[in-house]
Amino acid sequence: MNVFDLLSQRGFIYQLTDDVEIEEKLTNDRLVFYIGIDPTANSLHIGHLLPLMAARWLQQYGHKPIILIGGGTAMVGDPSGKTEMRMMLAENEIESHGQALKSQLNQFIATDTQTNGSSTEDNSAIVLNNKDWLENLKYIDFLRDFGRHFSVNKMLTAESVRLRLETGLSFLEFNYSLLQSYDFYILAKDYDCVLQLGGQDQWGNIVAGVDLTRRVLSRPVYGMTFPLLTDKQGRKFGKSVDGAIWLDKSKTSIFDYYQFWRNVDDADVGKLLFYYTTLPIDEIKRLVSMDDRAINRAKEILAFEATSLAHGDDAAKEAFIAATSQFGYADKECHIKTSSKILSIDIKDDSSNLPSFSINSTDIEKGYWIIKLMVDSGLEKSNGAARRLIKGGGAYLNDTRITDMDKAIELSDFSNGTISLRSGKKNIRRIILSG
RNA sequence: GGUAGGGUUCCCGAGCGGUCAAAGGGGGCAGACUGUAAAUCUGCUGGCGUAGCCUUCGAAGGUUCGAGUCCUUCCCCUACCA
Repeated sequence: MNVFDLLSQRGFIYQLTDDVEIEEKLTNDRLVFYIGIDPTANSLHIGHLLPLMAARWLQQYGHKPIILIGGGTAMVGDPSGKTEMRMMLAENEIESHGQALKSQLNQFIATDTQTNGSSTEDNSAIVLNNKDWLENLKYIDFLRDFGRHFSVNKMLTAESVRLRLETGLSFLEFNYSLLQSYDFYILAKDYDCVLQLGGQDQWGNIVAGVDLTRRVLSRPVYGMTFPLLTDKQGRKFGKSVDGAIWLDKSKTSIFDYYQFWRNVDDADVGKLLFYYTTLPIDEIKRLVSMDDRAINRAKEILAFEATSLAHGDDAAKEAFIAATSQFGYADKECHIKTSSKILSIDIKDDSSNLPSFSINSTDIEKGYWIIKLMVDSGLEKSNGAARRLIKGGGAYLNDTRITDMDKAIELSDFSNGTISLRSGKKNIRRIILSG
């Protein structure tokens, strides 16, 4: 199977600027392509994964990725897909975000940190920052050389712009499309990049870049978009309890990351396996077509595979064991066939990798209020929230519902030096007695 | 620049000078039912060791016993006009 078919069958392809040409080139040539990432935060999140997975496949089939960190464009703010102006970030913030993102990319694609790509013959990814060429743009020169290629009439018809026409769009944001187009032009000119990939909301910007590059360089380049993932409620995929699911384990613990995937909607499992794991297509089809009960195994596999990609096999195994020791197994005897390494996990009960919090015995002697412990361990956000939880019957100490709001933790609550503290079924903290 | 209408809690959106920590909806959390799913029903949804008190309705002042609500100035948004 060629990559084009692979991407297509796995559901990555939403729109193409030229399907025949793109398929032909992806199959027969080795291309340089690019995806852009805006350094709006100091970590990648699940929303970034789709382009990264696509880049991963393309790289595996011999194409060379450029990961473009939008350090320059982040200072402008992309209006696409938003109804309001994006918050602007300080320059130094953007800079440090960019560095953080760069270091996370290795999990998904092979990057070349040595040469910065200038002379590599292989297809390791190059990481660039568009700040390097946008920062010193001369306004007059830019207007004269590139501004003339853009038709305002045409830009106004772009979906992303039309939406914002209702609520208002600043000139600054309106320019985003020009800058992104210019990026494509630079990458095409200096790095032989011929394909830009992006989310469905980037279509307008991508097409603009394709047009610009074709005109200025008289060279054909192409664009491809991915579908916008939403859950059943129509919300953007990857948002959860406290906002985004991050790849940085200090922002989203590996256990929580695993749990995010473990808890997806039944209806989404197949789709997500295609996107976020590298399991063979036939296998995924088989997994989701099995009877109802097997869907939970499919979710375990999804969670394991996705966690493994982001955090490595060992971390994924630990998360799996921690989760199953708490919630049980979907397929303990491994009746369901899979090529996933999930089969190699040595099944045992071990809750030591559940999110934990340490207290020492002197704290307990002084009197450790149960509500305070819920807050300190991160189970609840405030005393009030913890109180409400207890009042509503959703708080558990060692699997027994907590009814006494004033309870203080006692040494006798510990067994083997730990306490389990839960909010509802899924949120758990393991309290460890240290010293 | 002019005129008119706006900025309310995570989001949308209601809000008579006191009965406003602020209707309603969404979202979220929890309970029941389940399969760590969905749907459904129920409760909760600013902070404080919960007593009362504190902070919150674009910003700063003011009027008043009392301001989300009235006045002044400023900032921002939207529409029309220039």
